[in-house]
Amino acid sequence: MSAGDIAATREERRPRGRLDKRQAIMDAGLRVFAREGYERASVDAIAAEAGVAKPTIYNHLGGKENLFREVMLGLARAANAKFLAALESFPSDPSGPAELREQLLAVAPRLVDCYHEPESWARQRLLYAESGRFPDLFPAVLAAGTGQGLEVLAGRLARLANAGHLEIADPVRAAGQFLALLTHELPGLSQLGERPIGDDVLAGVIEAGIDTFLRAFSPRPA
Amino acid sequence: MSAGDIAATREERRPRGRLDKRQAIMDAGLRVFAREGYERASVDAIAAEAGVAKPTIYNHLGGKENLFREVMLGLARAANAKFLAALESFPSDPSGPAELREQLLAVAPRLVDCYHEPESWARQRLLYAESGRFPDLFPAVLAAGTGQGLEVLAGRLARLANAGHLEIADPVRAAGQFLALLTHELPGLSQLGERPIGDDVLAGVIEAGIDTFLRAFSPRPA
Amino acid sequence: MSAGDIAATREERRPRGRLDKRQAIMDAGLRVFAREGYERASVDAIAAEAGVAKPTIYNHLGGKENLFREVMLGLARAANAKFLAALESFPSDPSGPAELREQLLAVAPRLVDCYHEPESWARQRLLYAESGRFPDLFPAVLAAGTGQGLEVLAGRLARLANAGHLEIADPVRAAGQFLALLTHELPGLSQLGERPIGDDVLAGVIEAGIDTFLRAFSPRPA
Amino acid sequence: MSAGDIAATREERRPRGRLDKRQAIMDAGLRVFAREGYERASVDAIAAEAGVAKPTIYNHLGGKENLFREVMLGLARAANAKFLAALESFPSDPSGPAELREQLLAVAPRLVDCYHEPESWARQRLLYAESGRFPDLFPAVLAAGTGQGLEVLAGRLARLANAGHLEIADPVRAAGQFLALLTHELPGLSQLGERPIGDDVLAGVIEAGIDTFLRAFSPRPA
DNA sequence: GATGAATGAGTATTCATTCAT
DNA sequence: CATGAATGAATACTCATTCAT
Repeated sequence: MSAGDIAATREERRPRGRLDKRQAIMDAGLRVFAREGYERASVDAIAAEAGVAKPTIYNHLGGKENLFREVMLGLARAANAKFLAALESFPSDPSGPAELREQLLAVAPRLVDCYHEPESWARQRLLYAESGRFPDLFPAVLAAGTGQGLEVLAGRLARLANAGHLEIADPVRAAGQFLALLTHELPGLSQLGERPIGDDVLAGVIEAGIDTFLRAFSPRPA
Repeated sequence: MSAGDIAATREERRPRGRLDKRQAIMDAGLRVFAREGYERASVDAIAAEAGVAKPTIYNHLGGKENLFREVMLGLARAANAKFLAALESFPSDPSGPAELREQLLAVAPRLVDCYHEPESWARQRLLYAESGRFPDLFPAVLAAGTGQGLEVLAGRLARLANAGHLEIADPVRAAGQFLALLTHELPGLSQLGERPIGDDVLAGVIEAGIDTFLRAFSPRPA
Repeated sequence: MSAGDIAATREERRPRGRLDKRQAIMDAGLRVFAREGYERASVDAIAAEAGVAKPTIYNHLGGKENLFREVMLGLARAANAKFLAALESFPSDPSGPAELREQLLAVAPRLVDCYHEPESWARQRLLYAESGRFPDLFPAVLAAGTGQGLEVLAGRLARLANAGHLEIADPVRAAGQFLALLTHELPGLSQLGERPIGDDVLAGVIEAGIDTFLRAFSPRPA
Repeated sequence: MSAGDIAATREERRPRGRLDKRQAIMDAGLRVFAREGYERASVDAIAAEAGVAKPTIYNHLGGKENLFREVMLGLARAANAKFLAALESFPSDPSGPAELREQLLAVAPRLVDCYHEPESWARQRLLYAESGRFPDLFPAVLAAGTGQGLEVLAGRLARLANAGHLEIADPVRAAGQFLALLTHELPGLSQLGERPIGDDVLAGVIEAGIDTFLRAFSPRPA
């Protein structure tokens, strides 16, 4: 989707086949990179999985390094889009603390899901793995991905603070703490995404995170 | 000591004796793995950096895979030791909330340092990068490393709760949240360890984390 | 033919086209295997002798083991063809014992030559050397090579027996004995193919073998 | 045995352990060489199988090449001894053709056994395999082994010819033909020693060989 | 534009041999 | 004398990349 759109804006009048191939290559690249890591992923394997010949990858994407960058940016954009979509209807002017908690309990699983889907683990792991070799990747992925979401979330929290529902000094930092409270157990529980987490376990983690957050940021009686 | 001296007298004439080649190899392995990642790290490079011949690596450690495992477990053990050392004198029976905050402000930088030193970044990144290829690594490293520290920290928090200084339902989870609040900004601020973080910035992060933690877990007035 | 010409025109400019690289590799493989044995033969040496790059060998033949198998089967097929060709015009209905002897003296050197040419020694020695490592090789080479020839020869001897020129109970066994009588001295005389055998010596061996065979299998007077 | 004797003549007054080790190494060498071939046989494996440290092999036998030569010569000598022992009581002045045939039928299996025991196959295969690398090996093994036996057998046949039991022009050649008739099917039947041959099959081969030999070399009626 | 074929560079691993003890 | 430890050299194989079609 997102990668398709991006390509479309660049080459709108191209025959359909070209775009399909580019997208097929990027999809295959993601799968193979996620499965094998950057170094172990062979261009041969990606070409086979994409159903194209090897030189086609070089024609379309210029080589392994650039393909990797494109794949990572695609992942970041997709993750950001999903994160923003999850935030879309949050918050909707809660009447009091109980309703705020309800709204947090409703939105949090969708946010957590952004960190727990396979693409997120792949992005995270490849980012950790290859930041040394691709020093520009981390900032770029942050800018195209999680970074934006964090700021939008900060805005929503600020809105709640302005309405008197929360007491927040630094909304961006609070947003980060909120996400940290929601997600900090995920790596351990899922073994970096290699095992599913039981729904009840996940719900418990989320509820505990929200409660800690609310205890910390609810307005204090004077 | 004596072994070191003996080796030294031997080294003067011919650098072939056995010495602590094993340790030299593991040190070099850590450096090269951290710098290049597992796949890109060549046994040649490790041998060169350790100052030994390549077969010596195979004699002592059996091959690249096992060397990697040993390096990672070594990192985990060292990190655990450092973490436990940081916790040693915490808490020391605070008289009230202000002193508790002081003690937290004192211990937190030492804990955060465990997550921000180069070895920790290397361990983290290699773990993320290679958990697919070494599925047993993540649990093993957790067991030998951070996992223990977390439980010990939980015990300390439980002690504070028993003394009435904190209100904690699930100490292990609270310990995780505490560490998450302290460390969640580190990856972004340091670009996964590739840039130093200013002391003041770090202090701000730590203080914010502690304050959020205290607001969330301080006993409420009845 | 035409392919050869085309390739030639290409070769003039750049030796990279595909041509009969496969055949060149197999020829070089035979030479190097024969010279060095399977283990000592290095793929590097074969590639150099074939005038191709090493990976080309892997592209065309999949690896050292398979190349060896192909070389051996090629040798077996070629030897079989030569053996059958030698037998083609034997026997041609001899009028009596003297003419039968003439015909045997005529065909025998061509048969013996099948056992004394360099390719035969190479095949034999590699087969003996590597039958442990390639247990399926001996039966395969036998089936594609000498085995067939033996049966055809047996048929020709049976024809002579039917015509009353020989007295043969078991033609296949008699064929084997015939070949054994012709060839049993070859390994010793030629030091397993490493030295030429004088023509007169060879002729003596052949004549002695034929005479023994004829004395054993000529019809007895009632 | 034989190898032990030889060593004894060289180092009669050495302590027993030294000879034992040398013999253990040679035994292990034979096993490993036979199993793996010369190139694939590692000195490590031989040392392990002999229960000694690697340098001990170099002390006692000077290296892999020389060990191989010694092993091969030992095999040849042992084979020769066995062959001569088999011939010891042959022939014992037969009264007529029938008794001659009996005596041949009695001695032939013992001779054939010399070609069909595992050590013989090992010797044969290693000789074929490594004659290129050890050009002096084939003549040396022949001289120490089969060559002698052939000449002795020739003498026995000559004795029979002198007594009028056989008609032999060239005894050495006849001896070779005799052995060839007895053994030519062994490689095919046993797949170069990798499969056992049924007793009945072997008896049939032997009988057929003897009968052909006798038909060829029995005195003709004038 | 897509491809089959080819390649130069680089990988982990093993081996025969030799010191120093 | 026997050994544990070390090494230089060599091996099979793989990969990202690029021609020529």
